[in-house]
Amino acid sequence: MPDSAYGDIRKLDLFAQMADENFTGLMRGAYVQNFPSQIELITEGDPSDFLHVLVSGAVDLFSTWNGRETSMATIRPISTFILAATVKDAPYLMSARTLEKSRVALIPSQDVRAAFDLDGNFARAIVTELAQCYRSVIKSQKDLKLRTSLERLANYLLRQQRHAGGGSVFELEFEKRRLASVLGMTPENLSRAFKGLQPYGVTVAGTRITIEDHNELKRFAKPNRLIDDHQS
Amino acid sequence: MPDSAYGDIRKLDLFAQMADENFTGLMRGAYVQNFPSQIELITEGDPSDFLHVLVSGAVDLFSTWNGRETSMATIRPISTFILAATVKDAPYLMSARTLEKSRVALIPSQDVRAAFDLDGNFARAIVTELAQCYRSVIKSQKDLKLRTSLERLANYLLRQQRHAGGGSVFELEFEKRRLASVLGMTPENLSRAFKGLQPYGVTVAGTRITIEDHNELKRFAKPNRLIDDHQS
DNA sequence: TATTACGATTGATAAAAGTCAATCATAGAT
DNA sequence: ATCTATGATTGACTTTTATCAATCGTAATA
Repeated sequence: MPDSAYGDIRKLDLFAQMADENFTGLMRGAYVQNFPSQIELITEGDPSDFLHVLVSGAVDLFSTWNGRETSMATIRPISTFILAATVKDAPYLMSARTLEKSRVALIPSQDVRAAFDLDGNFARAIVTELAQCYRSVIKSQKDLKLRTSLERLANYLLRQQRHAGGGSVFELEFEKRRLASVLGMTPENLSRAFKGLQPYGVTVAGTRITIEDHNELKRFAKPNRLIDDHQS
Repeated sequence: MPDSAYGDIRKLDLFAQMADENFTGLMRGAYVQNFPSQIELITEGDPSDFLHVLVSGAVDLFSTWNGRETSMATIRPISTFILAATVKDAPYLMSARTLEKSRVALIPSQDVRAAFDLDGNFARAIVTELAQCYRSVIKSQKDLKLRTSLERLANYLLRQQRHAGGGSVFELEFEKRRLASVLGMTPENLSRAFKGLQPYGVTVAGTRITIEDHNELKRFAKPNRLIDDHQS
């Protein structure tokens, strides 16, 4: 594995507190690979042979059933994905595909499980990471079950605005069809939902969003830290 | 804490591999309490002061937003709940209420975090538990995003049938209004959904369900282990 | 036994969301 | 600069789901 990726990975919360020898041991069996855009890295149902670490690029986690497909989450560097399947030695529940040219480190799952039995700090870091993941999905579940698609979009825009620095003009982080899928609606409905937010001062030009009056949108969206706060 | 509950809790996967002294230390600050039905044990947003262990009875985890409420999961003995909030020392994302007379052990969260720093086996058990919880929510998320309410009900009935032993006649495990909420629909729609499954051999009398032809229903429901298998 | 309260069901209607087909806009490719 | 492929948008329509109001059924209570 190249030194650059090695250092970046070492800095991840997940690995930062590991004993040197355990981290080195873990990395010994790992390798880094470059993938073009739109490559399926993981297929749901497959055994979880590797823990994946996205070093650069972007990855979409999605699932399918009965000919339908839905986007579950987007992974941005530097972070791991499919950790739960790895530690449980169970099949992947989601598929993963690159959204752009990406660099991924692959760590054999059995090495991860071995390190986790060996290194208490690593085990503790995994706990924190998994608890974080769990809480994220719960928030997303609440978003889906408690809000209409218009409300979900409104809150997404507020989150994204904050994430982009808080200015009244910002860019969507991914293409609309995938945003629609993430938000649990069709692309057609997303288009209509954007129109539905015009009365609250939202205007759209391609991927550029303008929120005229933040407070006006907020009054409609009613953001809630127990759903929308992507920290805690 | 009474010996009976102590022993039952000790047997939980979460605590089974802990060093004796750590478990004893953890239980020193814990206490068991009896609650009548319909008591709110936890309110979302509150700091996570205690890890809860349901010793007997049943507990509903639910969330609210903007005057709406949805049931997220049902806890049956013996298991813990709100583990993620405890280990992250973050506010509860869900509220909890007893569905019947229940016995709950309360373990101070700071003791849990201390034990988790001290005891590698405990940390590892928490990992397994959290990974399990995470995967459950992901499955539920897929169920919600990929299926119509009729399909969700059909698959729920197949799961419940299996859970009840596989016979063609079985009982629903909770009242219909709560089942509706768990499945992400209104009680009115649940009624209609049951009717919609009649052509596939499903009949309902109160809480008693009859599935005439398991395979017929299965052909419609298309159950999938990556969504419906509540083990792995 | 009659009463009452509450959940379940039904019907009518409205709102939300999905589908299908056509068109538009735009970024790359030629 | 033009062509082309793909995603976005729009309109018409259907399906799904929610809402509201009324009624039914049943189990607990008086």
